[in-house]
Amino acid sequence: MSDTCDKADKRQKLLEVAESLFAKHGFEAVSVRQLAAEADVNLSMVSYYFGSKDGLFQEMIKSKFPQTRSVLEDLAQSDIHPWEKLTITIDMYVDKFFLGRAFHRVIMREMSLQQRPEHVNLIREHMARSQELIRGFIHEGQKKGLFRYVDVELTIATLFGTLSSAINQGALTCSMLKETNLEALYSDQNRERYKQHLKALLHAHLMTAGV
Amino acid sequence: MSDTCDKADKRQKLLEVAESLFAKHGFEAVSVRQLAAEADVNLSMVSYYFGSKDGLFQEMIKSKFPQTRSVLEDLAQSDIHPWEKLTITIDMYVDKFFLGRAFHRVIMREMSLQQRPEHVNLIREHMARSQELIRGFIHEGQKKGLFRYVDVELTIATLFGTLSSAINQGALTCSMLKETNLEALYSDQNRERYKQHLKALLHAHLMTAGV
DNA sequence: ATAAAAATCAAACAAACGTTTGATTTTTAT
DNA sequence: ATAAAAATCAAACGTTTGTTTGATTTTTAT
Repeated sequence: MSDTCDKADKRQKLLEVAESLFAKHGFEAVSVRQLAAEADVNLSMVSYYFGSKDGLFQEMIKSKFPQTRSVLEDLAQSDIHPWEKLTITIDMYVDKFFLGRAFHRVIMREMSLQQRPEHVNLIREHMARSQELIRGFIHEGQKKGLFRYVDVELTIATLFGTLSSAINQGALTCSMLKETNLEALYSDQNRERYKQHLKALLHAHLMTAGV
Repeated sequence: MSDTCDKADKRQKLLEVAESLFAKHGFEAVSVRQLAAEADVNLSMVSYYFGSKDGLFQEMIKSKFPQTRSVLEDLAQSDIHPWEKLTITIDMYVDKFFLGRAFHRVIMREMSLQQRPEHVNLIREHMARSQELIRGFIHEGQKKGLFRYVDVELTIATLFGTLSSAINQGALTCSMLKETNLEALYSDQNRERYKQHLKALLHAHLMTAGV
């Protein structure tokens, strides 16, 4: 007849709380006491489970890092039009960033701070491999004469930069889109708006005139 | 025959050190003792000059906030082609972000954290007014039939998002551009590359076929 | 049922934090 | 020259930090 915890999912609770609090306030600003209180566990359990506050953070990153690469790998081996591969990729990443914005705020801040090289490398390698696949889509389109010979790397940087800013500079994006509520920025409606914009943008940029 | 300080420019030194250290490690991670040591002043001078660590931060923001709006206002009243207004704007902002990347890292992180609403509002209002002027450039081009009727707000979000990511997710951008050294990412060469990419991207996106 | 193992907890730890104090030196003004 | 004001400093302040300890409860396995 316990309150909430069935068994050893206090560990899981800590990971969830960590994602939420780190996203909201940043790693340094969240104390172990806050984490323990929010997860309704004893202070010392953080060290007991994860070794340290830093260990908890790393575990959270690893456990939450989404498995999107398999989708991209399937796309890479598919026979569909390269442009369709890109539209599917765009749809996927808009959803991924918007719906998992708490997590993405955390990992983007880790990248920005560059304080913990292990985290930076972990995140970088993971994202770099995904971006390599996207690069393949564009190169394929270029070889087939379907895409223009644009700056592929910076085109991908623009895709991720647009999404990253929507998540990290929410207050600024909010005022630009004339949204009063900050969370309204991430509504289904705006998610569709971002998808449409990114497709229109990359379509104009990539597609050769003839097609 | 003093070492470095002529008089009361220890205050200025503190502001410079603050920008550098806050950009490198984040506000919370930098201690007053670090700041004082790096600026070669006594620990207590931070409170003496700025009231508190937070006061130093705010002063740094206010003193460093660049004056780019006047350039945009001049452009707005000029008679040149709307597309030229945009190319000038792009050149200006690429330089602004790349050369002043330490400062931009700090303010973008403040936006991302949303912990200190005063800072968020100060930064948001400043940037929003600049972006309003850019909106005007695009609207002008649209009214004159020179630009397509794209999603103006998200187009601007893409411009700033691309630059913001180059500054904040440097490690990721670095590995994508195959740059070994992180600071080499911000070379003159790559600055030109970003300018070219953004112009090509927005040109394809905005310009009507006929021109 | 019982003993070993794992999990949980309150309490205390040393270290680092931002800030304040009060004495001392330097500058300014008469 | 001298007294008031400003600037500087070492030292200590009270908190809060992440982590550890050692006792206690709960679980597991025999």
